Amino acid sequence: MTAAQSSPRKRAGNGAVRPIDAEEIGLDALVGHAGYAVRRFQIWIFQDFIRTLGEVDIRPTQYSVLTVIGANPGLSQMAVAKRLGIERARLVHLLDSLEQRKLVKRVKSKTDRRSHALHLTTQGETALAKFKRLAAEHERHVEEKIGRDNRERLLRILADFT
Amino acid sequence: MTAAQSSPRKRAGNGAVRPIDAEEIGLDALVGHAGYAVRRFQIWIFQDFIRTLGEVDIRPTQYSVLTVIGANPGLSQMAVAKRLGIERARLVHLLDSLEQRKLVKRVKSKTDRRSHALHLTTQGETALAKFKRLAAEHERHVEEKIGRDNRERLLRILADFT
DNA sequence: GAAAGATTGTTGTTGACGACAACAATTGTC
DNA sequence: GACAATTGTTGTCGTCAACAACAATCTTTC
Repeated sequence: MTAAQSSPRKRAGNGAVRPIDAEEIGLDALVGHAGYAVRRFQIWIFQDFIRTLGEVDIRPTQYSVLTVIGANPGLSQMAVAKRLGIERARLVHLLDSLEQRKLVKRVKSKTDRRSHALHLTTQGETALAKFKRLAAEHERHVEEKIGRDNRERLLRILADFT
Repeated sequence: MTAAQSSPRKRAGNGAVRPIDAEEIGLDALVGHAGYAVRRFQIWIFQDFIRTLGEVDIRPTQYSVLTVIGANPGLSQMAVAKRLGIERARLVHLLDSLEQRKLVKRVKSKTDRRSHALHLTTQGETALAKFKRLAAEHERHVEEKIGRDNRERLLRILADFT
């Protein structure tokens, strides 16, 4: 219907590959899809996050888990998993790793002997403080990339997904 | 510095897990991170895309490859991979699958015997037309989810990442 | 024009991640 | 007390990004 129909670059009948000047390849219908842009952006963000927090070896998912536990000590694994949209099966491994690194501890609950109460260790709290500083630095990179008000617009638009 | 510091819900000293009323768990610093919202949103989008194009069994990455080839017949695998930000190693498997389904064909290039010129089959072209209709339907779901102007704002903000 | 270097497609490995299924221990319900 | 539901755990499967290595084939350089 719209201009998305596009025109094939060059009906190269039977495979005549002309060098194709670098980056002028049409995306056609893709430019109208929010998902495509969001995906590429998300990849960029994660790469920058991983690089910026590289010195402390913390990935986005780990950071989100630590942050939530830090702000809500005593949560069960189910509660954390549900809140962050992580499979509880996956959270098990994440916590195994974080517990090995002495950042988190699983305390056996006495009110419900099935569940664990999650807490940061003392070491975990000071570490998280540093992670947050680095994460803030990462966030500044995002600002530089898309612009200050665009970042805030974005946060407002996607507020329901947090 | 800001209000992001948050206050721990309840110093539950030694693991007293109080039921925690459903979804009122604080995200603390996470709410200020664009990456978190973008990630959750991207997961939602992909799930809807996969569900909406479920009847034709086409996933987002496959759709992007088909679209680019359709709009630029004769491209090499390198060109497609670079344009879409896909590893060329990964594109190999994607094309294997699409070629098995008779949607795409690899034509040996005569100007550069290392590379393949990628084309849609006739079947591939009619199939892609249907995929595009379904993808447009998916896009309407996005509109319903975040609102019409928010979607357009989003596309504008992230235009550089396409 | 031959040697050295770069590119293209391919194969394989690794690790993070989402989605499921199954299970034991425990709790809640009737 | 029997039966269903929940919690943490283990395991499998498929997608995906990131590398590394390789053979075949250009391209550069002397």
